[in-house]
Amino acid sequence: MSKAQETKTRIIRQSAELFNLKGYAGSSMSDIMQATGLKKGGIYNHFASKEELALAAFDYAVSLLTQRVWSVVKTKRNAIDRLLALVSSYLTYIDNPPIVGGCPILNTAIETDDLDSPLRDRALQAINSWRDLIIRIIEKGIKKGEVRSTVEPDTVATIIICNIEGAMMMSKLAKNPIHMRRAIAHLQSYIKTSLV
Amino acid sequence: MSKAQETKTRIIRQSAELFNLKGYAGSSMSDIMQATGLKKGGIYNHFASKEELALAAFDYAVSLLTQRVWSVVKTKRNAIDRLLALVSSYLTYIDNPPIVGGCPILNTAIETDDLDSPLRDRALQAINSWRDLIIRIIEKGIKKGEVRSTVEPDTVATIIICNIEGAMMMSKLAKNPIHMRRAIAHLQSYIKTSLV
DNA sequence: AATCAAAAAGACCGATCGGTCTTTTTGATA
DNA sequence: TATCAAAAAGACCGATCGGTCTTTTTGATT
Repeated sequence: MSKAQETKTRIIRQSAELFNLKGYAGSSMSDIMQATGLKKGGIYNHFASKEELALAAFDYAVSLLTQRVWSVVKTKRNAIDRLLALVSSYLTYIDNPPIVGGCPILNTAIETDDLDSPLRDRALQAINSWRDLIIRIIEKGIKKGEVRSTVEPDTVATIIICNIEGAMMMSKLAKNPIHMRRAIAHLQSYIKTSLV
Repeated sequence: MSKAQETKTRIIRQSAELFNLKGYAGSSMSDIMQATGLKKGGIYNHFASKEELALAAFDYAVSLLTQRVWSVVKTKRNAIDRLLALVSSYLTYIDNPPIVGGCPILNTAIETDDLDSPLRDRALQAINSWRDLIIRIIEKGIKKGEVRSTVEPDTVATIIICNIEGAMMMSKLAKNPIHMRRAIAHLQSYIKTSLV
């Protein structure tokens, strides 16, 4: 990777942390200059606007989540095991997060959901990718007889995601991982008793 | 109520909507001037700073939530009925919200959870009041034999709140009340089967 | 109706906002 | 190692930020 490319990815990595901690409106270009150690010219040489940088940073942050989830899901072959692994992977999120500042999807969704912005579109896209992952796992599980055929994949996806995201908010606000642990325990029992 | 008091409460009401729609960092004093039809002097005559106004606006927004929830909970005497009523009250939240822009607790929690600010303290306080309400309902239910004595009130509170808040995020982002409906249906079955 | 404190308007403040443009520096290529 | 396009620095821009202060207007009290 060329020196310039290294600089660009470093800007993305460091501004992704900033945006995830302080939000899009809460992070100024001055903040980003300070975080990267670059001046305006150095940043705007790689990105046309703050928004373009925010989009690149969001995509990068989501890729960190995706990597972590997929790295544990792919080790399982059974649908139930896959869902349990997916859910359990968030046990480590509070104390050892893939990116500081909480879930970038949740953060971006809350900040942009009443706007009409590219950032909002990306957040929706990210949620839908997550839903699709869960839905595909369940559909395959139904075909293979591992999951009851009466289970609605779409409904299960909603329940899993909203428990994890809601627990993320509660544990971050209370500075206590107990809420995330409770939500995960709840989902584990839900998966074991409602899907088979 | 004097004319001045009416003006002050009008500022609070209108800025509460603004803050809940665009966030604290995303709402400028100019926005508030436009929303209220007042100039700077008229606003700063009632509030010392933007933050002081934001705190008053947050308290007001939370009072709207509290009123709605309590108005349905207080009509029931049985613990299970109270919890079912509480949960079901969020069915109307998406299409007929007590305040536009989603849940002010969720919005404020996400915006401030990595900061050290009075606004963050208020959000935590609001979540804890909500948890306390649920916990007290369950504790009384256990005493009266309406709820199994092995049920952990704290855990149930976490599960109810994180389902509702997570579903709020999903339904607002997808512009589809289906996620809230699914979460509520899930909680209803959870309450009926796990608590009795 | 006159009074006068309080409410609101409006001019004004320095700082910072996102962004542009010119100049200097750097690093890949010949 | 000389070259030169690209990367970064740094000065600069108008607009807007949150907030202050003086002046004008308003409305409750006498």
